[in-house]
Amino acid sequence: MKEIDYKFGEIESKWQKFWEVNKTFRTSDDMSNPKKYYILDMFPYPSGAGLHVGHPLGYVASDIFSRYKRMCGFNVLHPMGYDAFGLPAEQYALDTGVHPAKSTSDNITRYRTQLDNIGLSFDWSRQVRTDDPNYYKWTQWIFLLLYQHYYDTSEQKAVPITELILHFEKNGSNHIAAASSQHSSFSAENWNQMTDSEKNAMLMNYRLAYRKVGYVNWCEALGTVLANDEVKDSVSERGGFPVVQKEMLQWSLRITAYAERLLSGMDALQWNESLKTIQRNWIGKSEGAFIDFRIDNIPGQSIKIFTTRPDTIYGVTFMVLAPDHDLVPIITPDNRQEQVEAFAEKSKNKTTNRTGLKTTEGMWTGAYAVHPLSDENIPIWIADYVLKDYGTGAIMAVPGDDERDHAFATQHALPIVSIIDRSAFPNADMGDHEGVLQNSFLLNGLPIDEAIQKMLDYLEKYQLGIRQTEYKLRDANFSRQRYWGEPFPVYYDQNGLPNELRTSELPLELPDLDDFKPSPDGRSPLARIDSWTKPQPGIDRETDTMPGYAGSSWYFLRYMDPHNQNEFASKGAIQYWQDVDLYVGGIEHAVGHLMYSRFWHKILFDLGYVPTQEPFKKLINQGMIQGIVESILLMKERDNGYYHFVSADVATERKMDDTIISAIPVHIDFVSDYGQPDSHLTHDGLAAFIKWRPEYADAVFETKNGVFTASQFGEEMLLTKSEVGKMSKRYHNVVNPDDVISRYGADCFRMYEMFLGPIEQSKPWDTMGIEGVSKFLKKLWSLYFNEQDEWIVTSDPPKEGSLKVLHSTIKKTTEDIERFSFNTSISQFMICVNELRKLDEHSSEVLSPLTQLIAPFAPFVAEELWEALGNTNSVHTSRFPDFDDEYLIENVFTYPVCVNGKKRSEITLLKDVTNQQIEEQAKALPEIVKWLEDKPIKKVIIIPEKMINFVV
RNA sequence: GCGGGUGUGGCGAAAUUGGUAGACGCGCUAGACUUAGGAUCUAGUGCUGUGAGGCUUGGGGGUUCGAGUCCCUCCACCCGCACCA
Repeated sequence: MKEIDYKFGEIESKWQKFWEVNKTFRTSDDMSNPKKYYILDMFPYPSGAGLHVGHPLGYVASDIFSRYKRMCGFNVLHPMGYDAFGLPAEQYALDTGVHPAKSTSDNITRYRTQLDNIGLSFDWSRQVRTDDPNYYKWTQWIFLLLYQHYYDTSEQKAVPITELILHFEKNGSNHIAAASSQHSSFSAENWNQMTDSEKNAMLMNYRLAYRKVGYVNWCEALGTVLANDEVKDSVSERGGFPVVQKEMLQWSLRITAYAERLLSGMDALQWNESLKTIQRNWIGKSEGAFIDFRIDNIPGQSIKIFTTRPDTIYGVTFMVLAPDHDLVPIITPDNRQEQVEAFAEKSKNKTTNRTGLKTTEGMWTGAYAVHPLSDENIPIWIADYVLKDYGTGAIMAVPGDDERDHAFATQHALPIVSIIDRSAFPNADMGDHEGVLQNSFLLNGLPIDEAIQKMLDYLEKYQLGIRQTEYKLRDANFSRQRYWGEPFPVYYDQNGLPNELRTSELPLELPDLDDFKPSPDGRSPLARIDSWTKPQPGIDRETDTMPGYAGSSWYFLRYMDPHNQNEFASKGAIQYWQDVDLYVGGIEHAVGHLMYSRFWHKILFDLGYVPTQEPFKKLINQGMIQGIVESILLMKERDNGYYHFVSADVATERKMDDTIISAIPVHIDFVSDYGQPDSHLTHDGLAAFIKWRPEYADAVFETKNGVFTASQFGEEMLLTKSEVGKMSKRYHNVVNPDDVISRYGADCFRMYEMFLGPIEQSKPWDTMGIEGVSKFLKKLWSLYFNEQDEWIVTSDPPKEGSLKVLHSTIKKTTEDIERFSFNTSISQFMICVNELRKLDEHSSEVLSPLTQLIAPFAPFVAEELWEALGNTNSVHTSRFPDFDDEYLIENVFTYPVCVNGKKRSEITLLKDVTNQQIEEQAKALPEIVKWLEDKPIKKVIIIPEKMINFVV
C-alpha cells in the first residue's frame, strides 16, 4: 500500500503567501467589536543563535489560542516585536566589530523567517523594535514622566513634582507625605533661601527617577553597572563575571515607593502561585518597629534598629552592629579600635561571597548601649551575621528567642533570658509565633501576637520607637555605561544640574559609533564623542544609556497603537484594548521584566494614561524545553591511577574514582547523516560525529545513555555521560525548529510541541514521539484524499455515529482549549480521526467542522483542506464550530455495578428508569448474585449516570 | 533553614464536583501485505496468577459505601530566596 502523504512544504509556502497577501491576521482597527482579546508573547531578544525548539513552545500555544479566539468572533491583538537593545549585541560588536544595529537587524531577519516557518499568526504590521527611535522616543518620554513626578504616600499615587515644590515653598518639609531617599527637615524659609543646586539636590530625594551617588553593582569585565536582579551570587548573570560594589553617580528608579501596591496588586492576578511567591520574596515585606538604643556615655549617639519582634525587647542582652556600620569607629573606645578595625577588615573580604555562610564570629566593641525600657547597660558587638545593607545594619539581639542570636550568645558566653514560655507547644521552635511571654513585665502572660501589638503601642506612646513596614526591595539602578541602549533625554548645565528635553526634542537619537569599548574609568563609549556629549558650550549630555528593561517595560502598550507619532498610544486605542488578557512567557523574567513593567504601568495609571492598575491579567509560564547534555571525556594516558582528561580548553588531571568530571559537552542528536536523532551513538552517528568534530577521529567510543562506560583503545579512553539540561549553544545541543519542520512539516512540529505535555512543564526535547503526530496528520489527510491523491469527500449524509464522535470532539476540545490543555485536545483529535476512519466517513458535513476544529493547531493543512472543500475564504475567518448537545444525549447508560465499592459487573439501562428498577435489575445480574451470595444488603447507593454500589 | 511546586505503566502523559485509574501517543510483542521494512494495516500490552481472582497512582495512617483526588504524617525530586533582624 502506498504511503498516504501530503506535500507539507508546498502547502506551507502557499498559505504563508496567502496570509500575507490577504492580511488574514491583521488586527481590525474597528474598535466597535466589544469582544476584544489581547494575547501577548514575551518578545525575544534577537540573539545570534536564532530560535531553538524551546522558544516556540509558548509561541505555538498562544498562537493556537489566538486563532481560536479569532474564530470565536473576538477582535484579537496578537503582536510580536523585538527587545533589540542590550548587552550581547554590544559584546558581539566588541568581538567582531560588527555594529550592533547591523547584527541586531540581521538577527531579526533570521528570527522572522523562523517564526514564519512555524506558521505563527502575528500581526506583523504592529511590530515594535525597542531600538527604533520612533519607539524609544516614548521610552525616553516615560522616563521624563518619572523624573517629573514623586510619590505621595498619603494619596498613594504619583504626583507632579511641581506640587511638591509648592508645598516646600509654603510649608517646608512639614507634614510632607512623600516617598524619599532620605528625610530632611527644613522650613519654608530654608527652602526659599536654597540655591538652585541645593533645591535640585533636595528634589532628587523625591523624584521617581533620580540621580544619586551610591553603591552600585559594578562589573569590571562588562564595564558596566548592573541592577540587583542581574547579579547572582556576586557574579553577573550574563557571563558570570565578578561584581563589586562601587561608588558612582547613577540614575535610579524609585520602585520602592510602589512596594506595597506591587505586593497587593498581585492578589487579583491570575498568575501561578510560584511566580507570585518569587515576586513577594523579592519585595520582602516585613512589619515591625524602629527602636533607638542610646549609647552609654556618648550623648547624642544612638543605634537605630529594626525588629519584627518588639515583644522580645526584655530578652535583649546585647546589640550587634554590622562590622562596617558607620557607628562602629565612633563608639569604639580607643583601646579597642585596632582590634575592631582588624575584625571589620577581615569580614569585608568575606562579604564578597557570603552565600550560605553561617557564622558566629564577632567581637565586642567595648561600648555599651542603654536598654530603652530597663535602662540596663548592654554590650555592643560587631558580627558578620549582621548585614549593613539589610534593615538598619544593626540588631537588638534576643538570644532567648532567636536561633542566630542564641548561637552567638552561646559562643561568646553572653547572658540568655528566656522570654517565651512554649511549654504548651512542645513542637514549636524558637522564633515561632506560639507561646506566651514571660520575664517581660507588662507583657507577661500575653500570646506573642498580642504582645507585639501592646509593645508597639507602648513604644509609640513613650516615643521610644515607631511602627514601620520595611521592604527588601531596593530602588532600581537605571544607568548603564554602555552604547547600545536608549540615551537619557537630559542634559546638564554649567552647574551640573540636570535639565529635561522637551517632548518636541525627542527622540534623542543614539549617535553612530564604531568603537564600542567601554572606557577603563567606567564611562560609556558615548563619552568619547565630543560632538555628542557637548552639543553646545556649557551643555553636557548624559553619556550613560538606559538598561535593557527600559524598552521592555511598556512595549505591550505600544502594540495597541504602534505608529502613533504624537502619543505613546492613543487614548482611544488604550481605552479599547485596556490590558493584556493573556501573557505567555518564561518564568526567568519573574523579578526583572515583570516587576518593572508593573511598576511603570502603575505610574502610567496614576497619571491617567492607562485605565488599569495591572498590565497582565493572566499569565502562563511555559516550561523550558531541555536538551540532552552529552559530556565526553577523552582520556590520554594512565599512570599510577591517574588519568589525563583532555578537555576543549585545558588538560585537567584527576584521580579516577567515583566522581568523574565533565569536560567537553557535545551533543549527538541530529548529527547523523539523515538528521535522525540518535542519542545512543550508533556507527552512523559516530561517523557523523567524527566528521563534525574531527579531533576525535582516533578515539574509540562506547556509550550507554545516562551512565558512564569506557572502552579502552591503547592509551586512549573515552567516557560519555548524558543528562538533561539546558538547551544552549555551549552544550552543542540546540535543536533548530527549521530542521524539524523541513522533515515533518510545520503543522506536525506545532502539534508535537503541544502534545509533549502540559505547557507549564519543562521537558527534554525528544523526537521519539513525533512519528505519532505525523501519522495522525497523514490519517487526517486520508479522510479527504485517497492513495491516488483523489478527492474522496462526498456530500452524502453522515454515517451512523459519526456526528456523535464529531460533536463530542468539538465539546471536549473547546473545553480543553479554553483551559490551555492542548495535549488533551490533540488526543481527542486522534480519537476522532481514528473513529471516522473506522466508520469510513467522508461526508463533508462531518469533515467541514473537523477542518475548522483543527485549524488553530495545524493551520496549513486546515487551509488546504478547507479550500479543497470548496471554500474561498480562509478557514481562520470562518466561525469555530459549536457543539450540539442533541448528538451527545444518550438514552441508555452503562452503569458499573459494584459490591462494596469494587466493580463486579455492568449493566446498560435506559436513562429514565427509576432507582428501584435499576436496583432490581442490577441485583439480578448473575455475577452480582454470586458476589452478594446470601449476605444481607446493608445499603444500596445509586448515583444516576455514575454507578450502582451494593454494601453488604 | 524558609517559601512554592511535583511524585500515576518501560517512556511522555490522561482522569470536571471523590464514582469503571492508566484515555491518547511512543516503545514493545505477535500477525498480515511484502525482495525488503526504519512503510502501512490488524490484534495485544500496569503487575501477578493456568484460571476465577488478587495487587496497583512515592511510603504509612485516617475520613467514606467508594480516595490518584479530601485530612494527618513521613520520604524523594525540582524551582525560588537565603546570616532578612
